Amino acid sequence: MVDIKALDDDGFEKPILTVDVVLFTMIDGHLCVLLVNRDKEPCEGLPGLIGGYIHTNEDLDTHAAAKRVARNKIGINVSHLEQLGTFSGPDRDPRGWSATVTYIAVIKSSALTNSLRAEFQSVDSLPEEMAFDHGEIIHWAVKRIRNKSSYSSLPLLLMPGKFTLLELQSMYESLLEQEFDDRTFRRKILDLDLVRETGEMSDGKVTKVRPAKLYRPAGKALWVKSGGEW
Amino acid sequence: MVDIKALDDDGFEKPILTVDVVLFTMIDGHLCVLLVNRDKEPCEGLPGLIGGYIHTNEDLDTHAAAKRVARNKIGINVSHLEQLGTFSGPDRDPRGWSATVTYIAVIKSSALTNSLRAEFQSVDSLPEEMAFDHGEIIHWAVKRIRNKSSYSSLPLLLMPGKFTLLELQSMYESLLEQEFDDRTFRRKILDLDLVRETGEMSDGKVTKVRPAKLYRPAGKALWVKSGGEW
DNA sequence: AAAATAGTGTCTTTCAGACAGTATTAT
DNA sequence: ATAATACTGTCTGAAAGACACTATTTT
Repeated sequence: MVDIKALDDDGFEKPILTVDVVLFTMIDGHLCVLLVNRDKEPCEGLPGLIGGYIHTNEDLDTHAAAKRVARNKIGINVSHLEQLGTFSGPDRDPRGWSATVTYIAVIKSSALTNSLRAEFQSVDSLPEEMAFDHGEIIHWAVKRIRNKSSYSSLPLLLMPGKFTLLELQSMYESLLEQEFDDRTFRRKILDLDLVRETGEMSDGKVTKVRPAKLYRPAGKALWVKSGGEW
Repeated sequence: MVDIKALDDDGFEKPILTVDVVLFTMIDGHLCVLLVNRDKEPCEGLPGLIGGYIHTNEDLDTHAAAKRVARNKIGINVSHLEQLGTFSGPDRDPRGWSATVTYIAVIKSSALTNSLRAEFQSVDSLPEEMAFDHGEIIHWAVKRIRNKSSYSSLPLLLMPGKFTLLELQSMYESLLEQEFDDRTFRRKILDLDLVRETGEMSDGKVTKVRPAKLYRPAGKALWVKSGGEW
């Protein structure tokens, strides 16, 4: 293997370009990210984000590359994928000057297998040492997803197909780390027309009380409060 | 010149990585961007953003690269520089699969020479044809800067060192494309403590009326309404 | 009866915005 | 006097949030 350093037209070495995906899910009221232990250098053995090189023969852009990376890992398309930002520098990767275009992705835990769910870790107890600058990237991703939960219907993307309003409230409370008045919450969600009744009722576990109505997301579009975003 | 295509560790051709800067200023009430006519291929002769390759021997990250690109063009550091996003794809650059990390920059027109000012063009009358996907990039940049003007003190960065409150109001009105009540505007700005009196008064042109107080920005930090950003 | 869901009504508070009115400083 | 700046006060309406109250559905 010959070590040929590629140069650009101005004579500078070509930087390394990758994509990394911060894949979120909610497990037992804990916001979690998917971490994998790297099986090769650099940073072998350390936990890190899923990611990889651009496949210039098939990826139409970095968004598509991130989508591919996530799908290859979990077997299905993620519910949501948005660009977080690009992190770069000469020292973040020992192989040389590198840049990674990072994406935030979201998947409902009900769509995951048990073994996959086990690979997620709570953002409240992340490993001290992580590959590259992935700790910093996750820090910003968590900030973004928490903030976005406050002015959009992003939390709905983390809910299973059918759910009660109290379960949805718990999702918002977990993400925003604050409690809400159940009656005000109910009215707000219904007024915004974010969910639809399925006609079914919750049953099973608690049989001693009135069963709750089951709802589903009203549409597939992400609702964003005007003025938010950017 | 031998055409050696660089490969990454997985055997894929290395994408091209560049930075591009959308440099804004305000001239006569018009939001303007800096466009240069490209003097070499690809897209030779077409107007485009300022930008270039990463200099892996000196740039500490893409932010530093963007800062360098802007400084080399206008001779001074910009007042504000923030990442807009990364645009990519196999076809946006005829040389191959490419990605550009884009930045929004802001400079007050009072800091520019006349000849530099002449290179800016109003965002309301941009050329039909532009280099690469720079038209699309500018579209998003304008959207971002207009939106950000509504919840931050970014417009202050476009003001000269000393200005009257009415001049500041005009700046906001130009950016947000709406008019404000001058009395309400004055109170809002003063309540937010965004500006300081210089002690001086406007004079010169209009000598028939009461002179206005001259203000300066209160600090150098960008004020951002909580809940905005991200 | 007890417990939880479902739904309505009302009361604040806060905020932005519109606008009246007065004082001041120049020609 | 006139014209523009400077500044205060008040009123409105919208939105968010807290909370009381009632009804319903199950064991």
